[in-house]
Amino acid sequence: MKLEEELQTKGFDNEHQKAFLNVLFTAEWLRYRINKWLDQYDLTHEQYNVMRIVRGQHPNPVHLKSITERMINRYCNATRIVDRLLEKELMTKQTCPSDRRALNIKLSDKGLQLMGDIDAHIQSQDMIPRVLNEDESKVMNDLLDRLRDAE
Amino acid sequence: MKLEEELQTKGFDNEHQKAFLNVLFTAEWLRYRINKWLDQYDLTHEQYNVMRIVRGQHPNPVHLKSITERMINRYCNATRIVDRLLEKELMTKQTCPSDRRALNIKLSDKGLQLMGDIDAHIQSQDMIPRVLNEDESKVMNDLLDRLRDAE
DNA sequence: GTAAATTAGTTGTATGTACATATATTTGCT
DNA sequence: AGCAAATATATGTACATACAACTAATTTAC
Repeated sequence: MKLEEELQTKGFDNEHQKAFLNVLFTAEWLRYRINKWLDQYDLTHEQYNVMRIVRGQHPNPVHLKSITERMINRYCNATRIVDRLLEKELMTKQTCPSDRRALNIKLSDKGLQLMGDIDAHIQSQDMIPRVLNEDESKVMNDLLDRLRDAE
Repeated sequence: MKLEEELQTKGFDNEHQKAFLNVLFTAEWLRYRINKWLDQYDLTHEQYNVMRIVRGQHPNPVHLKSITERMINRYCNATRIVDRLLEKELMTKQTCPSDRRALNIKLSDKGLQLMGDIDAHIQSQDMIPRVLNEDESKVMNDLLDRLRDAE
C-alpha cells in the first residue's frame, strides 16, 4: 500500500520528503513483524541481534564494547540487553583476564541451541517474505547506503 | 558508507537479507538525526509528528483516535505523547460534546507559532540533506511501498 | 428500553532509546 | 613510581514502544 494511504494523508510535497517518512514507517512495520515472529522464542529483535553478533565469534568470547559497535542502534545500552540474555541463561559473562575492565561474553549451550532452532525455522518459513527480487533489493540497498552519506 | 562497514560484518548471504537490516539501520540513523535536530525545540520526533498531524486539520480539532491512526508507530501511546505536549502548553484538549468518549485536540497559539518557526527553519536548512534526487527518491519509495505489501 | 457489544481513552508493566554521570582499570607521561 | 587521561562498563532518569487490563460512553440488538 502507498504511504499516503497508510498514513491517511493527502500526499507529500515531494518524493524526497516522502522518502524519509517512508524509511521510518517501513522500519517500524518491519520491526513490528520481526518482534512478533521472535515472540515464540521470547526474544526481542535487539536481543536476537545481540545473540547473532555473539554467535558470529563463537566459540571466542566478545567484549561488550564490540557488541555495542555492531548493534543497529549505537545509543542502546548493551549492558541491559545482555543482562536480560544472562537472566535467561542464553549467555555467560566473565571478566576478561587480560583486561579486567572488559567483559567476555559467550553463548551458553542453551543459547547456541536456541539460535540453531531459530536458523532452521527461519529457512523453512521466511521471517520477512521475499517480495523484492535480488536486483530490486540491490537497488534499494545502494539507495539506502547513499542516503546515509549525507554530511 | 556500505552497511557491511557500518556494522563491521563480513557481508550478507544475499541482498534480500541485507535489505531488511538496511531499512532498520537507516531508520535508526534518520531518527537519531531528526531527534538531534528537534532538540533545539525540545521536541522528540514522535511529538513533532503528532504536532504535524494536529496542524493538518487546524483550526478543526482532531480526535485522539485519528492521531493514533496517522502516527508512524501504531502501537505508540498517543495519550502519553499528547500529555507531554499538553504540559508544554502546545495543545489544548476538550471532551468532544457530540461524543463524550472522544477528546478534541487542537494546537494552542503557542503550538501554532512553534510549528511556524520550525517550518521557516526547515526550509532554510534542510533537516535531512538531499543526497537523493527526486527520481531516485521515487524509486526508493516504490520499493519500500512494495516491501510492505508482503502477505 | 435495557443488556451486551463496541468504541475511545487511561493506566500499568516490561523493554528499549538517549544521554549524563559514576566507578574501576589500564595506559601514557614525567 | 605516581598521577592524569583514556577506556570499559554500570547506573539513573526521561521518554518511547508493546501490549494487557481497565473505565466510561455510545451503539446495537433483542
